Amino acid sequence: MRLLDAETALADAPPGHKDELRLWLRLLTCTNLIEAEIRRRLRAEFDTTLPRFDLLAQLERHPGGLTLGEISRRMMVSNGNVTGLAARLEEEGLVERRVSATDRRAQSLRLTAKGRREFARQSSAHEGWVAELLGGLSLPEREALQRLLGRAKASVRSGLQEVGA
Amino acid sequence: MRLLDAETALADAPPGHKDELRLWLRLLTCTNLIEAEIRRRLRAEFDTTLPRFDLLAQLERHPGGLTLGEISRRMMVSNGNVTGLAARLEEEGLVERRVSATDRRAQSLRLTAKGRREFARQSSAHEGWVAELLGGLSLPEREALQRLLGRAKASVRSGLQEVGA
DNA sequence: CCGGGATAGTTTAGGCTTCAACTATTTTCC
DNA sequence: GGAAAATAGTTGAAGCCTAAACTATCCCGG
Repeated sequence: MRLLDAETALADAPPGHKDELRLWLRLLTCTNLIEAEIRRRLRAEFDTTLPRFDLLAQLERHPGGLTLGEISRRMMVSNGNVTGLAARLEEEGLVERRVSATDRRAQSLRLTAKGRREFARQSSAHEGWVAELLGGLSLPEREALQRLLGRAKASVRSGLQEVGA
Repeated sequence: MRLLDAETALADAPPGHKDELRLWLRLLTCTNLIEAEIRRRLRAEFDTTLPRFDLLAQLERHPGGLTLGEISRRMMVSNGNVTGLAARLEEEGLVERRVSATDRRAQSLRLTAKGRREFARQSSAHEGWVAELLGGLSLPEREALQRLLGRAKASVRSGLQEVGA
């Protein structure tokens, strides 16, 4: 009986969502702080951008090449976005495109030798930056955070499902 | 949004990646998932964008008005960015500008009545969305996450200091 | 074989964002 | 008072990003 009352009371209570909102704002602040710093350093030290770096990272993980469509899905950005990004990277000589032998609509992208060299430098610096920025957390803290963020991710995904994407 | 898939891909990657990197990728994934959904809903339900919403939120918190420079600092974006944002919001009749009486360089922005009405609608929906998306976490989980993100923020800030901002 | 639907990619219009150069004004300080 | 430095804001060039319309190609069923 008590429990039922508590539940009812909770349902009737004014929407006290401030708590979740504060959590979201802190999550956002934290991510933006790190992301802005990484963008800044990519620019300052390698004269490149995060999207370019991300695209190269995809290709690095798939030495056999990826089609623009696959890249677009993996990076979760629009098709047209990848078109432009690929064009700039190609112009810089970091990637090369080859029309598919079996499907004349498709073309696959892969790193050039220069692209591989360049990404290797960037990637190793990037890893160091992240380690440096998050290095103030102890190992147990990092583990706990990793776990809780996993829980948050699951919560969000189930929130998206409900709406029936 | 960008590195969403990177976290998954990291599982396949050869070992030697620091766990800080994995933590960063999960943080990014989590934030981008939520942010993308909020942008989507702002667009679908209110035909607006996150930056516009954020600017209105700043003005809502400061009924006396804010100068463009103050807004730029609070939103942590460039001056020129705010110029354009403010111009669009003014054109939509949501904000109004007034040149400062004491400093002819400065102008302060404040919400119009329409802006206040509009933001009230958006804000209340927004709060509900966030609560819905993060609702899968228990209260203790949310508290722990809030605390750990605070620690992460502190770690990042001290990382920035070192470089001598 | 052929018509229609699906798929790969490009283009376009428009918004967001930065940096750097610029104008206008205020403040500092000699 | 007046020159120099600081500050408020705008502008322009360039990149990032999306949605929607478009072209080209492929594939499937009749």
